Amino acid sequence: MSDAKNDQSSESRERARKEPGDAESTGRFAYDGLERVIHEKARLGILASLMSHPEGLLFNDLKDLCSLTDGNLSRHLQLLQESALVEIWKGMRRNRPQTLVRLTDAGRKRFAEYISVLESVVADAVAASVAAGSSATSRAATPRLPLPKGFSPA
Amino acid sequence: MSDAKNDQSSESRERARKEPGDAESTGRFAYDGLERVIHEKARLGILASLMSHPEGLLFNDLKDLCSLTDGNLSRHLQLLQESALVEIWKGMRRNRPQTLVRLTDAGRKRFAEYISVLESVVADAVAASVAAGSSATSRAATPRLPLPKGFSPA
DNA sequence: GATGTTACTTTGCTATGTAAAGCAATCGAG
DNA sequence: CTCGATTGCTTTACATAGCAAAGTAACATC
Repeated sequence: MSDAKNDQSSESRERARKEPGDAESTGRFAYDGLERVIHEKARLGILASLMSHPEGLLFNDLKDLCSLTDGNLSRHLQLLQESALVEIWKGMRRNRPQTLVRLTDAGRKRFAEYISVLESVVADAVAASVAAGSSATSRAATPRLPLPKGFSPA
Repeated sequence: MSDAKNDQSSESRERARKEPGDAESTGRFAYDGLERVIHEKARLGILASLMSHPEGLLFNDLKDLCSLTDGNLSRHLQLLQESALVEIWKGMRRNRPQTLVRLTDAGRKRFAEYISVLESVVADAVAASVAAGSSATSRAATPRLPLPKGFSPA
């Protein structure tokens, strides 16, 4: 990965292609912390449900809470288990098989980390909304922004 | 499929399989509002970037901000455009093609709605964490919860 | 005019979410 | 005791979709 700064020597000949003091830090909106395993509607719901039910949830309750189909839930649980986010226990209640799902400690932790990234996403969005709403900023009072000249539709 | 309520008569004999006053409302954690088009790491980043830059962003700036590859960004922009979330303008700057991307008004709106759902996800998670931390609740002080008897590992 | 750079687009592979079908155990009716 | 229905999941199959790598086009440079 070496020193990215040095590449500038061969590039910043006659045009500073990126104002040095620019607030646009690279990767600012990459949201690296959004783990694929967690960042998925269904799984997000499952994990949230389990957070609210530390004692665990039965397959069917989970299914209802997240409005998932059987197969769907089954699949996602597999994945979550393989990722060590949940633990799955099999038992019998009223002569029927019953599956109990619980967050692992690691799962709780990783979910918490994920959520903290989500919070920053929300914070970014809110900040942007506020900025857009204020008067002196770029968007100002104009309902539609004029385009930089020389641009035409897609 | 008839009347689901009536099925209860044949079921709620000796076990109310779902306490009527139960807080577990069906679909509580379904998070329906998490639009597929928006709920995607890369696209989420793109939209967040654009929220913070109402005047629009150039292809390459967007690429850097979101740490995406060219192809990747191109593909996502297509999708976002097809969903009418962004508008894309082609132009020439310094004898090079330049693509400017901006949120549409609809895009801004739908993103805001999405974000409000995200906020509720975060709220749920925080609420759960708080509940778990308190003393009198189910998790209490035990580091590991005992399993309901009759359950064995996956 | 050949090589390189910038700025994207297109293509192809792979992974994944989702619906539909499958399976095993039990229950209830006749 | 056999038959069909129900419960509680699992497995399979497919269509989407993300992602990387290759491709294209316009200019710039040597």
